[in-house]
Amino acid sequence: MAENNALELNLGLGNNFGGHVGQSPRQRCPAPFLLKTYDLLEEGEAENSTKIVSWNEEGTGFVVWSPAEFSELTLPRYFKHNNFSSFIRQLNTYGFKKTSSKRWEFKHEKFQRGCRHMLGEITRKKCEPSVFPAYLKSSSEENATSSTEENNQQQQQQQLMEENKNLKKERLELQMQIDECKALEMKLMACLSQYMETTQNKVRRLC
Amino acid sequence: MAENNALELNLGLGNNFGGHVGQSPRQRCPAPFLLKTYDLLEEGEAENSTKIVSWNEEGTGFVVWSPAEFSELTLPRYFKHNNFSSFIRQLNTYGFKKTSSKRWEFKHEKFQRGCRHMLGEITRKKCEPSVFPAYLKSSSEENATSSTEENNQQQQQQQLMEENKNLKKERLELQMQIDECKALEMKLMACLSQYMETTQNKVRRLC
DNA sequence: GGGAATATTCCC
DNA sequence: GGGAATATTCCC
Repeated sequence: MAENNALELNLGLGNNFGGHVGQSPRQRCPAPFLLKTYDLLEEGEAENSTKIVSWNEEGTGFVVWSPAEFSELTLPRYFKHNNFSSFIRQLNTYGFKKTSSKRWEFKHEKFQRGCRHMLGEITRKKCEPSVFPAYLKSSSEENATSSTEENNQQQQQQQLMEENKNLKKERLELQMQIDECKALEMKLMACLSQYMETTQNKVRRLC
Repeated sequence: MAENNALELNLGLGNNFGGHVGQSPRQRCPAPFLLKTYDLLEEGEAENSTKIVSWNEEGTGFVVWSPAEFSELTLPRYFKHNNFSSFIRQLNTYGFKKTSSKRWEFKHEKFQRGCRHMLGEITRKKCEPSVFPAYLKSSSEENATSSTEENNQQQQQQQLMEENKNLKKERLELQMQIDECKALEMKLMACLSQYMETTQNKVRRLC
């Protein structure tokens, strides 16, 4: 019975409001990823044991000193995974840059020690909604032309480009497969001819 | 000697491809979500303790008997969360229907007991890429309109279609080449193995 | 690095 | 139920 209620509550919670309604929906509360990454650095500050991850000296970026421990110990406490590469994928999504070839240091202009309030200004890089070259995009205001058809056509074009891309990928794969086949063929041939020779010799010798 | 050859052959074969190349790239391996959900039901079958989740009597759908336990115990072993509502969100994404108001029963035509092989036919509902009704798509031929841009775009589109057609033709040719290669490979193999046998016999006889 | 598919969350 | 944002994975 209690379990039943708990269930209802869980499902029911979906109906409340976030409270952001009246505000500009953009750039208000920082993305969870940013908050977690920031917090995880704060937590590190408190410790004085071996550093796994920390702000850099100037507080203008952070360094993952031990990626292995970071992945295994830190990540799963903040995220739903323990993959360093997924973490980096997120950093890239939010526009962080790797700033050293010697260590795992990442920076973002708006991600600095002591500046939790700036996190809200960091936004995801948007995935370009279309692939059309710029010159097709710029001159789209004097369109008295029915934009629906144009959109339609753009859509078609997008599809074509997609298919095209896939076909090229397929072609590459097929070509590679052929190369493999050819290589194998050569080996087989060599093998066969070698066999024939050996046999001849053996037979000759035995005769 | 024979072993050596066998080894070489094996090495050559080791580099082969996934094999899906020539096939339609869609609808092959089932989405992880579907596999996990299916497996989680199989696992349930084995037990004869209190049922948390199971196939329905006919095997045409499944029932979550205890959502609370399911969320707390089952979900986190298969997914990165323990929210019943996230699970249901996924079910909806893949087109499952809740089929009873009295219990948490879900069905999908292609999701049935003993039919793991059908899972590949279940696809995500696509988020409609555009909002245009179908009737807008058909009427795109009587465009005498001559905005240079439109022409430009149409030209591009034409080129794309052309390239597309050629790529498909190429694909077919490549596929045929591969088939030939494969056939030859088989022949060579057969030839080689026959040779090996014959040799053995000859040598034996001569000894 | 980043595109794109899938998963998870949040909200309507 | 489902749209849409964010997260995670997979792949180039």
